[in-house]
Amino acid sequence: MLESPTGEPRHAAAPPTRRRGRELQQAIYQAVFEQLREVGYAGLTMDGVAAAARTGKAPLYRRWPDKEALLVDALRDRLPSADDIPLAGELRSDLIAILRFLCSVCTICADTALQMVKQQSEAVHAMMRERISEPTRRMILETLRAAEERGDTRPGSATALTAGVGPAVISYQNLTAPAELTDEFVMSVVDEVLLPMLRGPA
Amino acid sequence: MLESPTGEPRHAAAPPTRRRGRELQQAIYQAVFEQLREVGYAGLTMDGVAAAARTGKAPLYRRWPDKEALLVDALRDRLPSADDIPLAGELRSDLIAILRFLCSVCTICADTALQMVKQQSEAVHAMMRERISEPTRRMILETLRAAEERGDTRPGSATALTAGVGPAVISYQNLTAPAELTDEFVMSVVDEVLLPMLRGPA
DNA sequence: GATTTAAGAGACTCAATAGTCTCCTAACGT
DNA sequence: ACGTTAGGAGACTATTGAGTCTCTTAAATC
Repeated sequence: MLESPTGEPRHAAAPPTRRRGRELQQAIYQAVFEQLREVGYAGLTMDGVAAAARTGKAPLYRRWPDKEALLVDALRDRLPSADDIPLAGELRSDLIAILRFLCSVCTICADTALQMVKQQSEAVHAMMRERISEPTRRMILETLRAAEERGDTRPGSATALTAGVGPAVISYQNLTAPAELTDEFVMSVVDEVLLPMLRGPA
Repeated sequence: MLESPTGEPRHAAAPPTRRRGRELQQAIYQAVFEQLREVGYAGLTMDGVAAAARTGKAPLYRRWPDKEALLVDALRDRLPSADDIPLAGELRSDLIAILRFLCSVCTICADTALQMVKQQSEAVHAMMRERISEPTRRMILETLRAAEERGDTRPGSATALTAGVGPAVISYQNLTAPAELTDEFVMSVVDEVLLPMLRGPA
């Protein structure tokens, strides 16, 4: 080594700071997403994550038993919660709120080449189902039922099938053209697809 | 070796038949799908395919430059063609026909843990888009336009957005509950989602 | 300050697998 | 029948990456 007349044996670049606990954990999560974005799920390696987080593999394996567990925790940490969706009890605005939430989830996923993950890993998929899919489905169905009772929509319009249409269109858009997953898109889904469907002739 | 007093040096099981050309190619394609079903895309190996096809790796690499190329060809060989969809020029029955086609594609995919593939491999994804997604989207949009001109549906109902709803619902179902991707499901999508949407109030 | 905990770095082992190559011979064409 | 082509089997190489382990030392605790 050429530099550092002081007593630093290795690489001079790293400042002599050493992260611990929660701070390190967050850096690791961030590194996971960085890697996912750069090399995709197929290319995700523990060495890569460790390097991106500027740490070693030991701290990774001290926290998580394997790659999949790390991934699930990283995702869980970053995803928004369906509980935070602000519902007003009014059909149109509630539909918009729920679909917006799904968009934000999709955006995080698209950001990080993450659809792959959902398919690849059963553990990740289960977590997504529990935290995202099921709660939103339930909420939408309740919204539709309330609207139907109020007479806002045609009788018989609130079904599991119609409740799934919004999420279906959003996730399909996410798969085929993630760039156009905008708020205007959400609006037109509600106004041109969902409301006509719910009010149109049976 | 204990058996075969005749001059068979190795394994006695294989009959002395040796496939060639097209016959062998089909056996290989079948082996690919067998493997996909058994071990999934992540677990797909050339050795595995060769073994399942009861052949060696040389014939594989003589035909395809790498794993991805083999996969794309196997898929292309098995997928139905959008050109074969029988259209009658009538809204409801045409929608049903197109969605049925998508279902058959989805079923083949679900059969073989193949959604993964679409995500994983850009080449496969491009092929699916060209052969499946684009043609069906185009056909649906034309069907909707014709119906609108005929006055079968409300003015302004035939858009890229509404044309995407059917495929969206089908592929979403395929992702979340592939077992329920039945013909009854197709019917209810058309009757409870698409027709109300196309005829309901703007 | 002394003690304890765990971070940073990376060497190491072990298994899997892509792709190449070789050998032998069955099937096909003439 | 003979010669040519390509199939079946599998050895071999080289790479990659998961998970383990060790060593040193920074940070937290008391």
